Amino acid sequence: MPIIAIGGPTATGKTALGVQLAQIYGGEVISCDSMQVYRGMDIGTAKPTAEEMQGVVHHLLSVADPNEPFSVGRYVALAEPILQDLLARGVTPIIVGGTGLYMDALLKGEQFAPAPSEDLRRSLEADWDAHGAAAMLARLAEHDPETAARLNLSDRKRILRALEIEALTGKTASEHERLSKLRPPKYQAIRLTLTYADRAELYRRIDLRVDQMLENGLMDEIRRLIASGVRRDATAMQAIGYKEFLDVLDGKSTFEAATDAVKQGSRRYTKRQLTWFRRHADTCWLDRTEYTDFSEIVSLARRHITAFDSEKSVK
RNA sequence: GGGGGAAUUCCCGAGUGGCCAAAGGGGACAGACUGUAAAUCUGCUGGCAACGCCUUCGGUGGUUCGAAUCCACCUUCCCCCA
Repeated sequence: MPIIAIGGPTATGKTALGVQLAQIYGGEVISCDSMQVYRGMDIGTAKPTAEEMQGVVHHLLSVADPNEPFSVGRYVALAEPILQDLLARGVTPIIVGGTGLYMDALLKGEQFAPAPSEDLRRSLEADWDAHGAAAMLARLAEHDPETAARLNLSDRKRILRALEIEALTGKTASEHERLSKLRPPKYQAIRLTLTYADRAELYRRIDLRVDQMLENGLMDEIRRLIASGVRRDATAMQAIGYKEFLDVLDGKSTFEAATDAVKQGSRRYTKRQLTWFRRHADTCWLDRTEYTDFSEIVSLARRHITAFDSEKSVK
């Protein structure tokens, strides 16, 4: 059995498909979601419930405290041993989630440059504030003109990270990337990407889902998180559906305005997800606008998996 | 009933005679992405046989070489007085 990777934007049925395929092929799910990793963030991240999981084992849900900074690097460090274990046990790994970067990094077996060092990062940020963007970009250009040319003046995050990589490793960011791109992907997976070709329909579903989250008590969940000491600047609080309502609790926004902002943020996020998944030419698109019956989606997925499998064994 | 104000490209909103297919913002769309990724960043947004042409600034008709900008009337909306 091949590794199965299920991607796609929010609210397209990734969880349900993952569970069904797990039951069919005897698999376990490795969640691939940058926000479902946090404990206590269940409603707003649409984390699968016990009922939805139907007894299928799900890995990497609720594995981090909302106050700790999570990252791709940590995800891969956590996910790869699990993936290896499943393969060793003959269990079909089903990677399910909408965080494209995490998914690709896992399948690629990405070797990242060293993690950011707090002190270094702080001093770089101080330099940025003191000298300005242009000076920092110029500094980057001294040793790494390639990356500097690629980045935009306003791309603070990436400029600082590039400088950081150089300081940490002595190698430029572009050098690091070049080496990384030379390495072939570590795992071959069949990529299934769920979507609604009808964008309006997809957006309608997202709006609906946001309303449901609120009915299910999202506000209480957020209050509980804050009460338990989650810092508002934590990475976890960047999540759509959380940051907006924080403003409501702070009296900086109204409930209605925040709700709209969440819906809109979700739509925009969806678009970025689609852009990400479109980059892979080998992805198998499962269009829920065309196949309205979910069982059709499942059988379509099975056919793709079978085809992928036989193609692989021929090689 | 009287008086005043406003109508601009998907939305908000500048523009008050040529430099205006029309600032700016939002949204939409498209893209990037190598340890914050539900984050961050970029491009684009009237039409076309496209270094030019056509249609557009509530409607109609004027003034002018030339109007989104001036005039008249009409329509709709807002405010004030009654």
